Amino acid sequence: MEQARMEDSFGEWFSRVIREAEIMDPRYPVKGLCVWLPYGMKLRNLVISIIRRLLEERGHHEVLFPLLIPEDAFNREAEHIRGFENEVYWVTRGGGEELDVKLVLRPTSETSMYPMFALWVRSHADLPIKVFQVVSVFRHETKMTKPMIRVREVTTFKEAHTAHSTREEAEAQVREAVEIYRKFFDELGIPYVITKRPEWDTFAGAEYSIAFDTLLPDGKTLQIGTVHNLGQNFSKVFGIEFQKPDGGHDHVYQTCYGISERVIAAAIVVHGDELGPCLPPKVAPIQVVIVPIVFKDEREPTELSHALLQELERGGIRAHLDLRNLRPGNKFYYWERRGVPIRIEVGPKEARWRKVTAVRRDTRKRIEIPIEELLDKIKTLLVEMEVEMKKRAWDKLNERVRKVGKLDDFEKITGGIAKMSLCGGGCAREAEERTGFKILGEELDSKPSGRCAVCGRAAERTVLMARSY
RNA sequence: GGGGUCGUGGGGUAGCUUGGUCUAUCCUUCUGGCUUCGGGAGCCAGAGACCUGGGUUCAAAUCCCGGCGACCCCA
Repeated sequence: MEQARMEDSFGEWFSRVIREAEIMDPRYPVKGLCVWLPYGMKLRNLVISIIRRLLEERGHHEVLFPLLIPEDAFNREAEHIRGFENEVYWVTRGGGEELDVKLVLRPTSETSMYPMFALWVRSHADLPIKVFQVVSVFRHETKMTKPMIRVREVTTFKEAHTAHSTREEAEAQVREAVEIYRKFFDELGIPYVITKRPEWDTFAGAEYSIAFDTLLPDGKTLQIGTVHNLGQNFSKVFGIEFQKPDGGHDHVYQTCYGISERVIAAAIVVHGDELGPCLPPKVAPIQVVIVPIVFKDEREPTELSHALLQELERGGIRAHLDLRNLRPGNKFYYWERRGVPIRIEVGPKEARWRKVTAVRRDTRKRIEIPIEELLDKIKTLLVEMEVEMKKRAWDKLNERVRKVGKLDDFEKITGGIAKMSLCGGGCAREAEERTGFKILGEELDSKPSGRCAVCGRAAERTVLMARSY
């Protein structure tokens, strides 16, 4: 029942929530650009710290490349230009002077990084290169923009780039990237499907692309991560060459993969309810908020609250004590709208009985915790919430992935993800035309079985279809 | 890419059709004070708006055109 309104008007829900939760202010006077507010920035930084840790654990090193790319570097890879030329911003003037070499604001950093790779790589011993950066990228989107979901400045692009001495190694890197991204989304409890994108939807300049999509309440999918095998397409045009142990030369084999702030949108949305977000405990800027309930002259609740705050902070919990002169009910709503996972109420009763009342944001269940057990119980509760939130989000997604045996059965599905078998022929286009859904891609590692949902011949692939953002 | 709707205090709105007491409505928010505090308290006082540029007109929030911005539908 609560979900209904979220499903009907997801766009409205989302912009209301990010504003009320003080995550972003979308009113910046340039289309497609938004302001990260302090609370949102903390959330963003916590999310970044997870992916940073995961990448570094697997031997990636953080770097920072310039925002501006010279025209000739940008124009070197033909497919890549074709993919981006219609949406890049140009810097053509410095002060009053026209620039001799026009510059683009990076829409992604291949053409910024790879000329440098060419300088860095001499021998096979210089490989592999595994670097990443977290930066803004700019794309002049012509379609309707939406905070965090379709923007002209992607402010939190976490892009990794690798170079290897063999095709096999690059292939293995693609697999490693997929595993890293799985872990990343798992830590945030965001459910996903993984597909190999069809050729028309492959990254500009890549041999193939693998993508993660999640499902939003309105039934449309949202691409939240991509992994690309670039083969030697870029290394050949940028001259990234190395000497092999046997003395011969070869161009490097490359991969790149990236995740934008859409992952933050997903974290807000997939765990949200009518009131707003329930932030995953791992990234919630405030994990526990303490609300003292103070009657006239009583001082115990406030004093006890201070002591509890200290204990939680010492235990590594991100806690906050709300001492504002507002009534408790008002504070409850305030923190629920900000997605704080746990609220602790400390009133005269708690002070007297040496226990506190904890309330979960996701289920709104009340739990009594003896004060001496507080830290342990809160830690356990945060982990429990994380596990349950993840499970609920996955259940919600799985409910909306439906197997379609024959295309004629399709009419029943209004949103979500359709899974069907197809032959190797041209039935994909017919499936798209008759359903209005687009093919996300072939399910990763799926083994085709049964018959083509369109023509009935033996199936050669399993595809996922959906309406997408 | 094609089509449509719409811009009024920080947020949400009334007014626009038929231009004129609009000195712009209501709710919320915010500020100061009193009083309160177990799910958005109450009272008093106060703050705050016609997106932008041009045009029509004696007169524009209201009508016309451009720009910027927001939202929706279709491909």
